[in-house]
Amino acid sequence: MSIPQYKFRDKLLVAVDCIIFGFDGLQIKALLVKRDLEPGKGINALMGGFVNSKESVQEAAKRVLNKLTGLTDIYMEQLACFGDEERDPGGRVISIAYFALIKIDDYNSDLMTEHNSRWFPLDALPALVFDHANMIKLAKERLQEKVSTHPSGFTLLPQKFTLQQLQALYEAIYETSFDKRNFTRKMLSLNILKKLAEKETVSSRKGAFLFEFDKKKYKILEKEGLKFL
Amino acid sequence: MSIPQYKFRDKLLVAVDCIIFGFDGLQIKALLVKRDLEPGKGINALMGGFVNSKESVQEAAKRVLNKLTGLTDIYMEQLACFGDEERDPGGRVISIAYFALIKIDDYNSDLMTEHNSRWFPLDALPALVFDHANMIKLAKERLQEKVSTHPSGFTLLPQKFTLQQLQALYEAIYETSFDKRNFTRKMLSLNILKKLAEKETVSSRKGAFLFEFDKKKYKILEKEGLKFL
DNA sequence: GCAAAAGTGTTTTGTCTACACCCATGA
DNA sequence: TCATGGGTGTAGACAAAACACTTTTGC
Repeated sequence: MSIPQYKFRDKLLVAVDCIIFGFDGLQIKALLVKRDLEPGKGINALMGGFVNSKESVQEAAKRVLNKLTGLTDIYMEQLACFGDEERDPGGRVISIAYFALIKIDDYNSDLMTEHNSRWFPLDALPALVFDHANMIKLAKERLQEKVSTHPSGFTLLPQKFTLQQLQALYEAIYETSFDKRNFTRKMLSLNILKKLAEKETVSSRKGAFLFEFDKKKYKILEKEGLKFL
Repeated sequence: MSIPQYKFRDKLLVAVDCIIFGFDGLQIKALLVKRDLEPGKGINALMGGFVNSKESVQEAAKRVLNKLTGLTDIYMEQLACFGDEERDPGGRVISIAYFALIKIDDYNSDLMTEHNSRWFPLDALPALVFDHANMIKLAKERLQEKVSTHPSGFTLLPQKFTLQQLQALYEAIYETSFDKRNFTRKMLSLNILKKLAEKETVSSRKGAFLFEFDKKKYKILEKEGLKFL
């Protein structure tokens, strides 16, 4: 089939940029790299790359994420398209931003030196190229919305976690603090946490029970629409 | 400044597609056109167009919307990027979908004949080209989320409206029905409606008071975060 | 006078908030 | 025995849900 109708249309460079969030137990952090090409070479930036014509935009995002983290099966979600004409002084490039949540421990220091990457707390971000600061800002807002109705936050925690770790996570995301009793009650009442027999004994003498996210229970409850906080 | 680093990257066709919603008093409807170029010529489709290299993606969406409706200042919001490799059999085209809300009466029949366009209720959509049905599905979900925390829904109503029209709108969006007393109380308690002296007397003998959305009051309350339904 | 839509209150239920003490343990 | 974080219950405020009758008016 001939497609003369598309022939004389402008083609644009299409990039993906990934906002990768991690949680260290206290703060939400974003993973940034030193940009390795002009313009803006050496400046802090989100990990990104161009979309090839032989892959979907989503595949490109996965590829970029995998390259940086070595991980497959990353929790990832499309954020938005950033399409201002002048956003990249190097040329007309539109960028599809994705945000991803990973366990900070999955990301080891070999990878950090290899990619010249670093975790930055959200309240102490360095100067960033182009519109990447806006991307992170939007991603942070989206993260807040997301975890209020979805269990995505668990992706930021280790498999087994204590209630206090979970609370610290939500407090970091919302930049606020919650009453421990109310928080515990709310989370347990959702019926999506499996209490384990094990205790975590590093951070306290008494030891705190570990929990796991119960995916099966969640799947059943999902359609009704849970409200986390 | 030279930018050798971007030189050998693939460039893609970038399109925008607009999901335009209207409300006729009973149903939410989407405005569709007969596609006027191959592939898929003559099939129902969202109004769309290609992004030129000299305009932002958002400007392209506005341009497309304006071309179809003649309106400027349309309520419009980016939905998502649809980037599958094979989504358009005519070539590698990624599309940024926007959704827009307009007053159905602003869209007159001259425009409909000119663009070969028609309103379709969401539960009776015709076959659509490419992934446009997915776009509409996603837009519908986004509309529901949006009107639950934002007064965007008012853009679908005439300037002056009755409480029953407002309720009918929310019922159409959520595909459910609400108790009239609870609905009225809730809406009035938000303090963003201005009750007018006028009555609407077409649809009932008694006549129902007309209301207006009070933008000023809303702006003040906005930051606290309203919850509509 | 009757049909048709407008308008209006109360009770019950559940959810959110605020708040403080005892427990278990290792050092 | 003491310092540290773990774990738990209750009362009051508020919001949501359920529920039905009277009013106005044009015909």
